[in-house]
Amino acid sequence: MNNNPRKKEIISKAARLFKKRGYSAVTMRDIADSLNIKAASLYNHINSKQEILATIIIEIAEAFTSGMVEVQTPQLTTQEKLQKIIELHIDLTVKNPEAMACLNNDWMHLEEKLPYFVKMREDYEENFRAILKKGIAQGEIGSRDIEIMLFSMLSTLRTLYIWYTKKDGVSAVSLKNDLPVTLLKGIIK
Amino acid sequence: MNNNPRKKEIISKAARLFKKRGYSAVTMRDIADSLNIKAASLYNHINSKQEILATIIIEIAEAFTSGMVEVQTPQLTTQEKLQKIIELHIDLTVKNPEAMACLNNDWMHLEEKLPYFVKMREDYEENFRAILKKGIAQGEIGSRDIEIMLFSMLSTLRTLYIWYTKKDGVSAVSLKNDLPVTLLKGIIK
DNA sequence: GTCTATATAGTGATAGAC
DNA sequence: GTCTATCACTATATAGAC
Repeated sequence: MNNNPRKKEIISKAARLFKKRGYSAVTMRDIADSLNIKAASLYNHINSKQEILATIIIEIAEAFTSGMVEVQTPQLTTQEKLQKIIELHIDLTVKNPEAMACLNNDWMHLEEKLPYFVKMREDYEENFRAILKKGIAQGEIGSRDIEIMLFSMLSTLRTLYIWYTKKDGVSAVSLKNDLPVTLLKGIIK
Repeated sequence: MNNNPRKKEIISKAARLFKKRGYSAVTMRDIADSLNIKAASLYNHINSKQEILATIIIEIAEAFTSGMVEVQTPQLTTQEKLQKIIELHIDLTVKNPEAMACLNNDWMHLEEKLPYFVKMREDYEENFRAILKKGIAQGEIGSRDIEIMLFSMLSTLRTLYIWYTKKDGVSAVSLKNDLPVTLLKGIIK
């Protein structure tokens, strides 16, 4: 989509700052400082602060959208589908935890791209919900409140980036090993 | 602690705005507008924007700290302690979802009170961790990665406010009924 | 307790030299 | 591609009238 290397660098540095302090608290001067240039120079590569945010969020949101398409392979059991969703979140978080943070915390500051983003997020949740619903109908998963199961899984998966990037945080390997069983089978023996 | 009714009103309106757009994106004019007064008038009741944020966050953080003390009753089993932690989060979220949002999203914008807050949060997590560790040692809970169990539960509990305040969101009653079993026993039958 | 007016500093973004 | 200089606007906060 975009192979301008300087632009990529700007977006990458900006994402790190957005993750730490949030979009609104980061200034164009902060972003420029992190690249050792002046704020005005940024505008040779990007059009606006808003464009930086939209680029970060929309790219990873689209990765989730296409990931969900593959999850919905009809041959899979509910448990396999849920396993694949967990892996999708782990993979995208490990690949770009800064973008995950922006996706989670700064999506409401999107302007032009906001409706497009909100539609993708709603569709993602609706597909997730349908998988859980089918799982209950087929007796694979417990018949408890679907919304609670949905938000419980999604809350954990969406904030993975916090724990993955912590010092002494969890590794990608232990996540792949222990997160699915923790979410699917619970904590109590 | 503070029974000035106008000050409480300002803090309450500010919390609603902070929840929606975040501390940095909300201006003193926005807060004043929501009270139908001018920004300058706010300073007759509060000293600074920062004081508003600190008041919101520290009050609910202290509620979690004292809640955790009661959870640690030695007579309780691990499962009972975890049940009590879940109830604590549900109760405080239902009581003040706006403050929960600020606690989660805007704590890094605290200035003078930041070290005090961080200490409380670290102690809370450490106490939670100790409960899980003891549960594993006593064979009550599965011997998987403690950090993953900890962050899985905490992520869900800390973002409860999102789902509780959604239209068609989950009610306090279904949360108390189905959230503990979902977190402790998992989703798959 | 709220207002108008204002101080002071910072914001995103542009123009044009090098 | 980066710079200096600057614009137009907005931020938090204060002073003092009513």
